[in-house]
Amino acid sequence: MRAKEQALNIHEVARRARVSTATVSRAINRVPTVNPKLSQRVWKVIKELGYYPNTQARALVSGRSRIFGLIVSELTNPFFPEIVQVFETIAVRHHYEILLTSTMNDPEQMESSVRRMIERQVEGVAVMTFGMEEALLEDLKLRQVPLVFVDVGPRRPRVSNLRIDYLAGIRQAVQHVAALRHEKIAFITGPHTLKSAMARKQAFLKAMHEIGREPDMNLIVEGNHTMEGGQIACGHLLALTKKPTAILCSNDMTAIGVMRKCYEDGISIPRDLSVVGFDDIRLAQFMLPPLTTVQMSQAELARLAFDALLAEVEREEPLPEGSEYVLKTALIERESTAICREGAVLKTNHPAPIRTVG
Amino acid sequence: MRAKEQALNIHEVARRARVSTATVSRAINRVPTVNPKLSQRVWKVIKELGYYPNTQARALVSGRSRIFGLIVSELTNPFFPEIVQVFETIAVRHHYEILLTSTMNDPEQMESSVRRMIERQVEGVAVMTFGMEEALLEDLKLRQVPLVFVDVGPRRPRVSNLRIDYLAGIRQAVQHVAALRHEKIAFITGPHTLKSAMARKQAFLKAMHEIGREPDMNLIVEGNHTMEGGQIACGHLLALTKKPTAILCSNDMTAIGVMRKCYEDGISIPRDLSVVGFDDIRLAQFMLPPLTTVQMSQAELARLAFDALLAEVEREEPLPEGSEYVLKTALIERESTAICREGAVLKTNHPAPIRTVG
DNA sequence: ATGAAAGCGCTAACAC
DNA sequence: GTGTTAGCGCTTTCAT
Repeated sequence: MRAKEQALNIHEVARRARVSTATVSRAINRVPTVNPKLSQRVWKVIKELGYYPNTQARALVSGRSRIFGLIVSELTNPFFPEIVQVFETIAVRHHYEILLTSTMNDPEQMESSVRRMIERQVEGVAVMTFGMEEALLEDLKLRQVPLVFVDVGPRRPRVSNLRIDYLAGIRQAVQHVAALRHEKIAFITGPHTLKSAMARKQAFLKAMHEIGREPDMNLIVEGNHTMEGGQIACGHLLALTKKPTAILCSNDMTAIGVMRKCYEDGISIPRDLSVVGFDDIRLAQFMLPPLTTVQMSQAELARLAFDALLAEVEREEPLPEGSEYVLKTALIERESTAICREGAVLKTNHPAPIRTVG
Repeated sequence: MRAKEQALNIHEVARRARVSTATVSRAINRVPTVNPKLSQRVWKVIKELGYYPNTQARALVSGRSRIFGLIVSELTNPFFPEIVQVFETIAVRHHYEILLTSTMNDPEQMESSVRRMIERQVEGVAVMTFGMEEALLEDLKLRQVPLVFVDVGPRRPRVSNLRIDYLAGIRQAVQHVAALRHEKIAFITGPHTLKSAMARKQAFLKAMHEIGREPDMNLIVEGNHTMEGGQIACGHLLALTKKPTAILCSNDMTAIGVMRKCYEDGISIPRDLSVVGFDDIRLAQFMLPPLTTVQMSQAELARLAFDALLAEVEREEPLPEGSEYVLKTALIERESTAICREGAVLKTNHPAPIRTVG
């Protein structure tokens, strides 16, 4: 089917530069032993013709595709775009391409993702779906493809894990609202099936204990990491006779749901209620008021994931236990938290955030 | 370097199924003439071994990479994630992979993008950067790679254009606020260098004329499609003695800037001021109040772009003038617009949106 | 330092 | 209907 007119391949370049294809290949790959005169001649032709080597052919012969797979659950989840962006940027810098797939948490699509990755011979896969069927990764394991997981990965050779230090940031959040004299602090969890969500809840409990507060179990309600879940959970909380004055959320979308519920009910944030999110998605800073939240740096996450993959690709002998990396979290104080008014000594002005001491 | 243990390739499958590689290939590609008995035997081995064909090799011999390039300016711009998501979903359905690159509007990165696409032998490229250096596309033109642009493309063979019908949606927006009895209607433009931004401004002017309103040039100020730009532009508008009661924005981020400025200044939306955005990014519905905006369906845009590319790939003879597709826009009424209070007969309740008649 | 040639994994003639 | 074989475009021995 392909037009025969003039194939723009290494042979054509070789012919025009009056050298062998081997020399062209060497010139392109900057093999130092090649005669500068010839190399120049080759490059001149390359420029003239606008020739670019065919990656498929290179990959086929070298056995290296220079592709990393990146599996996310859905790109429209505001948590992911920055991860993808940063991952891609770093990949390009290392002459890698990324094969991005979103699974929508659908087992069928996950399987299709893995299959496509294997077919394209990826050299490594970063799994960002926060929970994935063990079985689906059999094929990847079998092929010794380096893998990196967030939170949920097994300890195995060629598998890296990014452990997230939830406690650090959540502790800061708890201490922050406590310092603002809030007594009734609520927590809206994520889905109980999600490991990372449960880890956040545990971190909250631990942080409360640390400052000698026994968390009120009525103030811990389940959400589902969506805005709607946050709205509903917030509704439950506000219906309590012992209403909370501060609500910490398992993720930012939940917090946004809380903010919406309050908006609808005419409750002013942060005057009447303080809200803290988790993740620090881009959206958080666009909210009104800007959302105080625990940051889990998406850029840092992407960077760690890429580095883990690259290290594994370049490692000759796999480590028997794989590798572990830790990602810190930290509170970002914006304007959705303020000093508690119930029995407060001083009153706060609406939009100005109160900063904790120390 | 590759371990020699046991190559998992077509030969291995052929050996185990006691057939030739040609038969394996035919079985995989479901060539109808192949003996069902043999085919079954082949598939059995394939399943047992967990074999997947090597795409690079297939691409090399068939001359078809089954990759489409997708160039965006930056993925963290909330306009893009849904486009990418939908584009990818459709691509997968057609057994294509996408090569995603973000250029950050940096000429160097654009060049790198194009080079990488050519190296990977993409069969088509969708350019979503809203403006791209002509020169950079020379190489793609040269290779006859089908291209699709949004708004800015040339009329050339193998080049498709998605023209956006800005007027339809903006006309609705103008009529909407006019029906809400707003007299002083402002417009915050995008950067003057951006074709699409200028088209939106022209559409606004036209829509105003259509209803017999001479737009007040003092109420047309320049923004830059960012939140900060919107804040500043809004500041200028509010400093006017003849303040507007409704502000239309060239995109949603600008509108979000307007909302923030109002939040800071204690101006209530929509009670004191109506705001309309453009694009309908996901964020728009999360704002408080949810933003009334002109929708340019990102899903539809992605679908049109993919279809255009696919049509071109499958077309034997290129059309001399390329193809054109039109994407409609339409107003989505949410809660950031309400009836004008200045001299209003009836007062509106805060969160409830007012719907226009007809 | 350079060229000839083998071969990466697959498909598509072409023969049988 | 199935097998044999010649490449696809490139890298990489192995001679020279």
